[in-house]
Amino acid sequence: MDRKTLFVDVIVPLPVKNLFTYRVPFELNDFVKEGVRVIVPFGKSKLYTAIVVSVHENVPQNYAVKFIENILDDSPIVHPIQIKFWQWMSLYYMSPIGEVMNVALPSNFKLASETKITLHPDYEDNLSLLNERQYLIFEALTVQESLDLKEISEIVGIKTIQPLIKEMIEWYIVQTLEEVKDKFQNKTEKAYILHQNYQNEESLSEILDELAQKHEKQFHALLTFLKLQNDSRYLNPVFKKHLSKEEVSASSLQTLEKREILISEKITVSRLKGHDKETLAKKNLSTAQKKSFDEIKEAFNEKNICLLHGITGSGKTEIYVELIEEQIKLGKQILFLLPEIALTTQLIERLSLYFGDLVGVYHSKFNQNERIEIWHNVLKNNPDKFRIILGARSSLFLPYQDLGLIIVDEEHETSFKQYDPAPRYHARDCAIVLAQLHKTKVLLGSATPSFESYYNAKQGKYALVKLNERYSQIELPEIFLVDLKKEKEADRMHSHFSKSLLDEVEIAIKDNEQVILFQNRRGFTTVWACEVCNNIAKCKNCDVSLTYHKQSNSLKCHYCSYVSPPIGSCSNCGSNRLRMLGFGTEKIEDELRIIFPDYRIERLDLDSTRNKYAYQQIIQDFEDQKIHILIGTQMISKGLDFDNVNLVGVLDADGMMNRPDFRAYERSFQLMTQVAGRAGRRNKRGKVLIQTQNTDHWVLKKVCEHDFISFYDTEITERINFFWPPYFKLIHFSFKTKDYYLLDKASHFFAEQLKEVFKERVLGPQVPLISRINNLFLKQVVLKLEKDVPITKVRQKIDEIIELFFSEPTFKSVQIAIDVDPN
DNA sequence: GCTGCGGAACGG
DNA sequence: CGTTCCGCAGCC
Repeated sequence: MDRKTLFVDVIVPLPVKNLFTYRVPFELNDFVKEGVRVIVPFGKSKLYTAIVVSVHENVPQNYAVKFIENILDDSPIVHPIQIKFWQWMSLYYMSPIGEVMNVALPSNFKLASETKITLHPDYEDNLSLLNERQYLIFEALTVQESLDLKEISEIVGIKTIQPLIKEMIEWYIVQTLEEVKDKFQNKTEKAYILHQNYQNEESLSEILDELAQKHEKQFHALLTFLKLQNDSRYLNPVFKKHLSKEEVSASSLQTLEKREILISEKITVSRLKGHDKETLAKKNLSTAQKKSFDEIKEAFNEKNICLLHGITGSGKTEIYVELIEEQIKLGKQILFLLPEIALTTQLIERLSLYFGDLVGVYHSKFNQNERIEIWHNVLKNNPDKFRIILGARSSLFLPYQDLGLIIVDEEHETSFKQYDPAPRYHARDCAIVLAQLHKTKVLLGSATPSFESYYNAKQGKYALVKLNERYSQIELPEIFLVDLKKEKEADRMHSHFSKSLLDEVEIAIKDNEQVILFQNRRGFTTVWACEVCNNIAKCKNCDVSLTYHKQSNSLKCHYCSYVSPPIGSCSNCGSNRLRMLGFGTEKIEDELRIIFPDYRIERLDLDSTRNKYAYQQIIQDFEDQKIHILIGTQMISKGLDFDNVNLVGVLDADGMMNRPDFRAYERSFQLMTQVAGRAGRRNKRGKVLIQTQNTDHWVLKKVCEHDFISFYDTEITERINFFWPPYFKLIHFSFKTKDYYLLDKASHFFAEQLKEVFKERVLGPQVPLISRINNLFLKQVVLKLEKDVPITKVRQKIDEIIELFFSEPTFKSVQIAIDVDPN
């Protein structure tokens, strides 16, 4: 008997550093494999879903090893490449591998136990012996079979319930159980098949005759059923919903079922909507597109990464489609990454038209069960479905095994960077690593490339392909600057709108065109200010001003959950002369409604689009030309094409450019160029008006000239002179704790330690823009590193410093968040 | 992440 | 002085 004693190293879905080792019970020896999920006991009583990273026979020496409880999968649900990818992410972004696993796996893959309290079966109601709290719990348990710890805590009104429960367990009043539930469930739909007795023509026509005479409704139902069943052997199930469509009532079906003519069954169906089968032939590439396409292909012979710099409206998508098709023919999978916000139906529909069911969509609007279905489809590497994954950053984690190409569209978008929760990863950069692991190619596309990518391209690290011609042959929009100083002097301002802009809006709408007005997030808020002392109402937990929300008539903090009713008097001087101050999209919407009472005006931003489909609806209405003027934040600059928009207005260019961030110009250039790209109809050159106090600003000149390259060349010298990215690499350390004095000491200590190793590359500690969130004070230390420093060595040094830091007992309550390559 | 521990803080 | 709160270490 070779009964081997096997052990597994697993990743637990928690922010803990190491892998953990468990023993495999003999009966499961044949079933453990790398990449399967197992249930393991962890800590005192909890059960978690862990992923097996390796199977071995090395007996752990320093601790008593526990057994795995169960194996959840017959075959691996993650591939070795994925595990390597997770490990790289964990290392590079300095985040525990368990946290990487947490963002990588759809949450319904992760079953965790929940401690439930139930009445002990042997307990006899001996109520007199119970004290008040015990009685409360007992009473609750007679109503509800089981309670979790949180509920109990609420019932008795105290936080520390452990001793209480421990006692009740000892007295055999209650017991605990760890409940592990698989949250994933197949979706089923009701369908009918013919009862065996009627699966032949004779008895079938007999019963039909009978029904035809007396039971018209049932007769109709059965006939419809037979028509839809369409099978000479009577074996096809027919879905109830299809029958209902043909006017078959539920009650007649019920009767047929009762009479054992039909039998109902639940059939597992996919949650994922199929596309209409008909697919469209691809458009032919223009000469310019074809040229770029050929250049990309040639570039891929030498380099793994290619940056496609194509101006707005140049038709990058058609080039992507061509490249995707090539990979499809080779039988490969394709990952098409987009910023979340650009994943509108527009692009999905467009790709689906060409590729039908080969397109799979994966983003945050998908619920957990849908995600698991996509996961399984990718895992199966099914040749007819989901060869092309169109998704937001989380689609990096799907179990590809035969990836042929990764496309990152709008690669400059900052939303590719995840911030909360950790790991703080950048999807574009991760895509490049993932491609390396799969030995495949990456195409980055943008009209306004990030400085990082453009720098790499210029350095020769990436190939660079340009597409300077618009698909429609229509010129890029004409961009005009509106001088707000002059307008003000001439008394031509209507609050935030210049007369010049309003006139253009009026003309456009008279011409039956639509208008987009852009207001950046900065200055988005409406605050409550005191007219006497200029004091602004602030959150009591955070160093942030409260934002007025008209819909709820309340002041809200965007950083914690603090809400306050509108205040009557100034907290500083007591004056009751308060006024609203601000420049939010909500306010702009109101003002514009007053100016143009007859036009339909809508607003697209985070507030108006809280609910899942509101965003979709507004875009649809705008497309259908039910809306005259659309006001929005960055959201409107992403991947939307409207046929009837000719005029775009940028309300406040200065607010964007004056931000205290070394990337402010880069972002401003990108945003303005992207929104400008929304202007212009098929047959008419678009017009863009940018309102500014500073018409001489060099960045605005470059925007007007549509000259990214010269903008880049000027701006990059700043970056080089001041050691900013892309020339240098940044790592942010932020420190958070309740005690300001401790924070100061701790952050200084950390910075000093860093300086010993990294010298003048360390900046800070400095107080960030927002210095307090949720009653925790914040400080920041920045590390600037030469691009070519070996990251593993840096990481090692940082790890040592962190260890040293936390070996100081007083610093233990300080939280450190690390952000590698911050936005 | 959760848990159980020990010491601090709180209240009568 | 008892009870509750809070920070901390360890989890295989």
